Amino acid sequence: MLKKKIIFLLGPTGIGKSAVAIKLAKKINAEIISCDSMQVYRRMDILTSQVTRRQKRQIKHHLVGAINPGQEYNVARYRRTAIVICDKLFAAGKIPLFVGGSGLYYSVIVDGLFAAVPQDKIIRAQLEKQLKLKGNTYLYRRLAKVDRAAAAKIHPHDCRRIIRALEVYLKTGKCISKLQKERVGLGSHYQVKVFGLTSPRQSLYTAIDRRVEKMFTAGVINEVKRLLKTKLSLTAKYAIGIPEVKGYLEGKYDLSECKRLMQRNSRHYAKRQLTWFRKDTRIKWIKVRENEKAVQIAERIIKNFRKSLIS
RNA sequence: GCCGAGAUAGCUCAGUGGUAGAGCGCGGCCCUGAAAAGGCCGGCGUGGGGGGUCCGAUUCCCUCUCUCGGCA
Repeated sequence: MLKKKIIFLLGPTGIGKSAVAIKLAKKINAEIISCDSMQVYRRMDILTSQVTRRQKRQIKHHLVGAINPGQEYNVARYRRTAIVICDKLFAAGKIPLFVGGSGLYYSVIVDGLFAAVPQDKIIRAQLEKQLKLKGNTYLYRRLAKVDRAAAAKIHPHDCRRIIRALEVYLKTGKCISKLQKERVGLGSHYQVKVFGLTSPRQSLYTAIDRRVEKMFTAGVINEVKRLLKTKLSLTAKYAIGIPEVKGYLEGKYDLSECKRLMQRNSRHYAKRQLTWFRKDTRIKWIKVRENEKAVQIAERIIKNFRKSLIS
């Protein structure tokens, strides 16, 4: 029996994935599963450029605006729910079309996640405390003693990863560096097709700047004001735009500086996304042309990859 | 036209008689339970043009061009 097919449409922020995805989904009988760590959150429509209600009516979107911004969300949760949705779609005879720009979320679906070692609040809190009191070098040395391989891979300044590695070790007595080798993803069970949208850096940046500009006329400031009144999850509160607007609201700088920061940080983010995707040889790149419409791009994808999409 | 200040990295500017730095921007990279997060690396640039002094000038002198401010 033929392996079931899942399709990914990846690319940097602001390149126009969402619109292309809708056109593509219509043509190949697919439903869209978001592959975006921030679009899962509700009440962040403007901030994360979520698809509109109208667009959602055209094609079913999963994991967009699905949970409250106060709830913690992470790769593991994403993987679990996304796989369930995937199976439902298969049962309904539909193709899952993953769309987004979160490289790790993509990788966690296709390449897998290592054996379940969830976060541990108590251990975390202890490690965070040690970090504050004794500094990163102390934690790094501690890690080097128990898991040399992990320490060799992690930079001494990268506290986030040092803490996670230690957390895994303290909880299980096993090295994260060993566990990481045991990941199994969907890539082996399913037929995975990956497409990536690209465009020249300069036009991407112009598009990003423009998108941020539009956020302001659409009312990001108010959206963020509303969000800041509630408790935000660790992930959600670092969505590009929230810290920047917060600084503005606190009077640290004016509106134009706030906008400038959001544009710059979005550009930096796009750059990091490109770095992540670049090395992935599974991705078939689609060069988006200047002023090319979403339908045209979708049609081009179908025309050039008919076999892998339909068969 | 005269007087003054300046012309150094994409931008803003610092500094030095022995061929230059910073911030921002930008580029490259890492990434397995916060990932729109977090971390690492990257600066040879006709020192505005020409001439002079000097062993040696980006640094001193002259001159030209341009920019800014003031006076007419």
